[in-house]
Amino acid sequence: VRGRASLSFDPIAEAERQWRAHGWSESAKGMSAVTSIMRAQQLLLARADEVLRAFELTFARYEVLMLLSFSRRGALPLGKVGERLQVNPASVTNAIDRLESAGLVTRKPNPRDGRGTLAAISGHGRAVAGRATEAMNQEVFATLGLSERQLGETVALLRHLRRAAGDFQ
Amino acid sequence: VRGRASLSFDPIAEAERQWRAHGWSESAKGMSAVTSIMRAQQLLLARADEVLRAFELTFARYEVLMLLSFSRRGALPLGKVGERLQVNPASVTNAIDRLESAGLVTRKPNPRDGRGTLAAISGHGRAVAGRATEAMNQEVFATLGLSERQLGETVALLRHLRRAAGDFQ
DNA sequence: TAAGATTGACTCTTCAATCTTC
DNA sequence: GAAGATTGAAGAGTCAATCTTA
Repeated sequence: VRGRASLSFDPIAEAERQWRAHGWSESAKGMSAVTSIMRAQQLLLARADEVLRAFELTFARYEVLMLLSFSRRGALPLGKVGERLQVNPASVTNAIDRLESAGLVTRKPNPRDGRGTLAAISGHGRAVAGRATEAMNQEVFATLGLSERQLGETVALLRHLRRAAGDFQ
Repeated sequence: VRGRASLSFDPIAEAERQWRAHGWSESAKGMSAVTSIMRAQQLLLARADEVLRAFELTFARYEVLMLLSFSRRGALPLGKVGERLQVNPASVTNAIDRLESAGLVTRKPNPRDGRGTLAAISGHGRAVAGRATEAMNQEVFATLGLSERQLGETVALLRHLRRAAGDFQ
């Protein structure tokens, strides 16, 4: 959790006002949007990590675990994991190291490529993923304070932004 | 930058489909929204840090510098900085350390509180902040790929989310 | 030569402990 | 004792270099 005290005003509205006051009106809304996304991410990540601490997971490792659990064979090449989650090869190695130490995942040589490694989710991994998801659904995903319609609009707007930034397609 | 390759499909839409297939429809849109925010933040942070590298700044330090430049006296207690940017005391210390090493900021004892320290922006700091903002406006804030109206909607939706999460008020 | 994965160095963030001053 | 700030240790991310296999 980054910082505790709740402010009595919206710091982003204040920053946008400053931006306009300095003659940067053309980029004021963009600045405001970027800062809003950064800040929302901080808050959500802190909340997610708090919920996941009980399962000795971080959000990054939770994402890996869910990706493996959704995969057809319960196993994926490490490179695929990085591609799907858009994380560094080094980060994938680190995440899989931790998950393996915790017994949630095992490494196997890739039978289709002698250079490659597969990460395979274990029975214990599936059990933990299930319980962690239950907690995440209840304490994070279903309690964001926005209506279903608002959530849909947020997703659609950010999809445009992500596509413009080259995230997919 | 986290991961390079662009996917041929939207991984978040895929995750939402999986969520519904597993009977978690009530939290599917929330999961989708949270993941969208996380991902958008990754992309934007990578882009911002890339632009700011030319000024030997990170986005975190850029935020500190702008906050100081907007302050009435060009100086703020470190605690205030942390409160406004919602970052840890330790992170503030680290950011100010770096900015001070770069000659963009100086530390002063707080005349109103013997325990406290003020961070004051230097002339060089103001110059760098100005050039960095010019670059950020052109290469990030004004080129997000969303219309002014869409940016406004994004800001409003995330403001609701941030307020519900206790960010302000 | 290129791709998959790992390692080490560096950065940033958080937490707990500490020091000084209120 | 509590608040402002700093320090050191641990977690996680990026980057560059390396090793193995295709």
